[in-house]
Amino acid sequence: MKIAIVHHPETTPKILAAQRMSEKDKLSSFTCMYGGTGKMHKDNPNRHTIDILQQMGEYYAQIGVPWKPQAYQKAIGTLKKLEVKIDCFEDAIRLPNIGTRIAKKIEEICTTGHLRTLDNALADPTHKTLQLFLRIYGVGLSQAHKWIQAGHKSLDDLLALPDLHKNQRIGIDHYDDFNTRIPRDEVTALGDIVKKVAADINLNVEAIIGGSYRRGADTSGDIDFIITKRNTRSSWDLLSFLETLVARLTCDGFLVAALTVPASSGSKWHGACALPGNPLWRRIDFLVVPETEFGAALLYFTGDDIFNRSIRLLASKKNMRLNQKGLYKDVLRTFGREKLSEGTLVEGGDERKIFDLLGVPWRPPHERICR
DNA sequence: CGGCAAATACTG
DNA sequence: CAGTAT
DNA sequence: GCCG
Repeated sequence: MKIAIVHHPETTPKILAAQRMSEKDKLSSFTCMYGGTGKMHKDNPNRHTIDILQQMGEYYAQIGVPWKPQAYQKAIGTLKKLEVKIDCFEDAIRLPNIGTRIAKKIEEICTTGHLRTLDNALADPTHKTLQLFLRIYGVGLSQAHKWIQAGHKSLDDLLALPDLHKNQRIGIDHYDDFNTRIPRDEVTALGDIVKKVAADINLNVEAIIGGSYRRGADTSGDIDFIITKRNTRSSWDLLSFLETLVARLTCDGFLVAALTVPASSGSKWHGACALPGNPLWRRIDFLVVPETEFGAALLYFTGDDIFNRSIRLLASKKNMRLNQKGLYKDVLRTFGREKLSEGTLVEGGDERKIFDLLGVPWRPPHERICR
């Protein structure tokens, strides 16, 4: 079913073009006001166009071009809401978030079946290597480029390097593991193990799995735990618990590697875990937050990123500010939108109240899938 | 032409 | 500090 | 890349 149509009964190109005129003054154009379930994929007539544009956007993201990936994402968002196929420049250009460049590409995709810019990019062997290296945990654009510059082409090339960082070696050793999606049932099973140990250590602790799992996804890239404890006002109050939890789970053989451990005032632990009897290593993160920040942390770590960006932008337009600790009001910014004051905290503990205070209708996690 | 979200925290 | 990750 |  076409969820978007529930929110936007008028989705013909003509009407969307008309909507573009009124978008600027109204906050109602923020995607976080509507959300989405990301479940209207299969029967979209623009499915092929979307797929190609998606790859184009990903390509730009991979080579580190700023903003273009977001622009592609927005254009794709527009196409996803349509129930009619757009196959020419004239129709495409009328749509919101689609300008001359992408409109031309849409026409090319529909007339030739593919996009030469993308074909050329993907045919480049250097880019293939880049994609390979970027999927290594602990490797970003900078490092990947350096290695390519040095002539490295395979993971084996990298393993022979003497100055490989510890985490990068783990990332390569478990390259396939970390790049394998985790079935929802396994996330649940892994999560249950953590929750049981957590409860055993302290009954006042609440541990919930955020990220795509909380949004209802049937597979996840990793397991994101957000952990809080009653009557805590600083993450410092939870550090000893986190250390105990990690120690116990490591001792049990559940945690198999530590990638990032919290500093003295820290709140996050990143590593890997494995289900007993399952050889695959899974990426798992623990974030401890005080009860006073739980709602904001939950909001942030539930995402998705598009939803987060949208709701944060909405906050800033209302002279507020939203981060993983809370919602702040009376934030002063320059005309260039540079931040002058932090503002005062209005809510951090309750996810629903943050929605309320922002004037955003409550969206359960599975309706925050905006990509 | 400038804005496009934002902050924290880790590694080396 | 730059780079990376969330 | 798109938008105002």
